[in-house]
Order: sequence, then C-alpha cells, then structure tokens
Amino acid sequence: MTDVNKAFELISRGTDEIIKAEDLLKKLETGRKLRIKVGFDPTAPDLHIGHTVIINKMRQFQDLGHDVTFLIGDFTGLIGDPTGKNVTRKPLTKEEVLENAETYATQVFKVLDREKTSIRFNSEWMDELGSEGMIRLAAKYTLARMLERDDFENRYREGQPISLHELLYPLVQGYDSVMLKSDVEMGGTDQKFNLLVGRQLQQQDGQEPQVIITLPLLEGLDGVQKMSKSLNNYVGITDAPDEMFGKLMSISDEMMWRYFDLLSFKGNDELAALKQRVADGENPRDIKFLLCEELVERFHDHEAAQKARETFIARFQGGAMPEEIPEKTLDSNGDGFGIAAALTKCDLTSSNSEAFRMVQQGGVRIDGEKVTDRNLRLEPGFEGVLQVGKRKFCKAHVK
RNA sequence: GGAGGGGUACUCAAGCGGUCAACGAGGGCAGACUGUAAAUCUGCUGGCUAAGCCUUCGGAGGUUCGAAUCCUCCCCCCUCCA
Repeated sequence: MTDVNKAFELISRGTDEIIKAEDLLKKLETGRKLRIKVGFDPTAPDLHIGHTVIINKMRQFQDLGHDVTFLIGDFTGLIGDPTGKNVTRKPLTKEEVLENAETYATQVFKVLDREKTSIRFNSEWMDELGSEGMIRLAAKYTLARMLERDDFENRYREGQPISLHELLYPLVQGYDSVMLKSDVEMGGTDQKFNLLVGRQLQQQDGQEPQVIITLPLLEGLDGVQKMSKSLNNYVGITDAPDEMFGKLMSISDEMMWRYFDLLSFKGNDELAALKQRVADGENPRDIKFLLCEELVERFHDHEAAQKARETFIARFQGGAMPEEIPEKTLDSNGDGFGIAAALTKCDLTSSNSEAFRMVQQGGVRIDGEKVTDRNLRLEPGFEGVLQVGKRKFCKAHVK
C-alpha cells in the first residue's frame, strides 16, 4: 500500500462522510501540505470529550505533516450558529466571545500539537468586510438554497421563528474557507450544510473546492442526545480524574462501544478482541474500566487513571465515602438549623422545599443513617456528613 | 398595510370565571432492583420560618366577592392576502 493510501485510510477511519473522497485522494497525491480548517464556535468555552472526536482527527492530519488551522468564530459567535437549534440563539457579546476563545485555546493543546497549529479568528477578515461586502456576499446565495437546510426547513414549517441574521451564518463560514483557501474542512455531521456552502463559495471565487469531512456526533451520557454542556450530559476534558472516571462508568454497555469507536486510540483488532471477551461472558463493567482509564490517562496521566479506578472500586463496590468531601461551616448564631435549611446551605439541595422532599423520599442521610424526620434539628456543635442521594456529600459543622 | 391564529412551569401541551400551584407526556431528581450501570417499577418535580402562608399562566391596567380563563392597551410569534 502506498503512503498516500495509508494516509487516506487513517483519515477515513471513524468519519461519517467525505465529500468527495476522490478529491481528497487527489489532494493527498500532490504531496503538498494541505490546509486543514476546523471552526469552533466560542459559545461553550469548556470542551468536552465529544469535541475531541474531531480534535483527534486534526491531530492525525498534523501527524501526517499538514497545516491545521483552529479557527475561532469570534465574529460568527456574535451571530450564533443556528445548527441543530429549534430556537433562535442569543448572540454573545464581544467580551464573552473573546473570553471563551481564550479558554478554548488552552484546552485543545491537550491533544493538538501546539507547534503545528495556527489559531485564527474570523473577525480578522469579517470586520474588514463591512456592510457592503456583507451584502455582496449575501448575493452569492439564494433563499431557496438556504431553506434546503433541514433545521431551517423544519423550523419554517413548524412555525418557529428564523431571524434573518441566522441565514448569514453559513455564508460567513463559507467565506472563511475562501479567505483561508482551505483544502479540507471538518465538522460534525450537523455541520454538513455549512461546510458545503464553503465549497460553493470557493468555486465561485475560482478556487479548488475544499474537501469536507464530517464526523459523527458523540452521544452524551444519557445515550440519546448529543453530548453538550447545556444538556449536562457531558464529560469535560478538564474534569477531575475521579469525576471523569465516574461519569464514563455510567454510560450503558451499548454506548460503551460507541465511545470506544470514537474516542479510543486502540486499533480495530484490539477492539474486536474486547468485544469477544464480553461475548465470552466477561463482565462488561471491567471492559468499561479500560475505556475510562484510557481517557483519564489522556487528559491527566497514567497515575491519575490508576488512582481513579481504585477510588471508584473502593467507593462503589466497597461502599466507601468519597475521599474528598466538601466541608462547610454553618453559622446559626447558636440556634441550630433545621435539616432542610442545612442541606440547602450546603448546596446539596436547591431549596428548602426540595430538601423536605428528599427527606420524605428517603434520600437524605447523616453519617450514613437515613433521616426520616423532616423536622430534625442540627444543634450548634453538630458535626457530620450530610448526604443527598448517592453522589452528593457535604461535611457540615454547625456553629 | 389587511384578515385570522397563537404566547401556560425545564420542554411539549391541556385548561377558557371558582373544586388551579394548574391534567397529561418528556426530561430531571429520589427510592427499589443493580455493576453509581442500562432496562423496569414507585414517588416527587414554584417558594417559605410549612396541617398554614406567599408568588406564578407574554407585559401593564381593568371588570368581578373571585381571573390562566372576561375587557382594554402594549410586546412577541405564526398563517393567508397585498
């Protein structure tokens, strides 16, 4: 197999679609450094492991010697990408966008090679474009073509509002490709439409159109919706080792394979072997441990991964309390607290009403003892571990 | 510009003068079962100094003993016509 074919195979692995595959082969055959563009919308500054599916792919391109541009859509962030939304997004302020972009940049280098990555902001050229340029750009595309897009069409059909500015997003993203003269642009499957606009605008500009590569979106911990911060079903790449390990253990056995496919660096042969072991009767939980360890190791280190595993086993198989419990000192001015007030003060519940409900449902424990009396008072001098549900703990001292 | 439809809790969606803190579904949380799984079953799902009280149905007023429900004005969304 030639080097080009090998490279092509490596890049293809795990992708959803490559448009067009033969164009990519041709580009690779030229032997020149390809310009790889990936845009990030700086609305959610904390990256989660779902984002790393594409970042891993960027890394592969880097390892093959190509130029990777991490494009921060600071300008487009002001618009708000309508992709996948059935509601108009709130635009961010300039300050928020820049702040988020900063956070982004520091995180991606856990995976990307800093030396080989250029970070660009699309405001570089968008600010210069001006309103005249914007209108000229808008003239290059038609409403009918815009409405081909699924989410626009759905929203339109269902009577949901679509603001005009949302139509500009795909155009701007396409224009970014023109300005960067990108050879390849990657994005999630939901980005397909936006990516295709880039191809068209480049052609109109007389450039060779970029190849687009779409990557599957990783489902979140619930196993249904795509991983996102707003749905709170994510594993952040800056999550603490124990937290990361624990969150990943909570995915279902079926989802585990999906995570392996998209996140693990293990080879296909190795994955097949793991599946065989489960098929032969091994507890899937133990295989899941391997996934958790690999990922914790990637974002922290080997030692942290081992420790996270031990902690997990001690805590959930051995029933131990977590090692680190937040502590709170509650000052009651000598009056003591009702149990509900204490739980809320420790941030274990969001209101006293919720706390009372938790007590009623048997979800509250003090030092492991179930609390049944909702009028229980914690007198000054009380010290103990309050617990709500299985995961929330707080060591409280009442003064 | 004209005509009509609509805005209800995290989301969808009932309710159309008192019995409404507001049916139902989804989501979320808790409990049981477990592998902190998943699936399933049960309960809860506005707040409070809690058998009581207070604030919610786009916003502001009004009618009424009483309004999510009726009236007025305003804001927003959709459809058809221009």
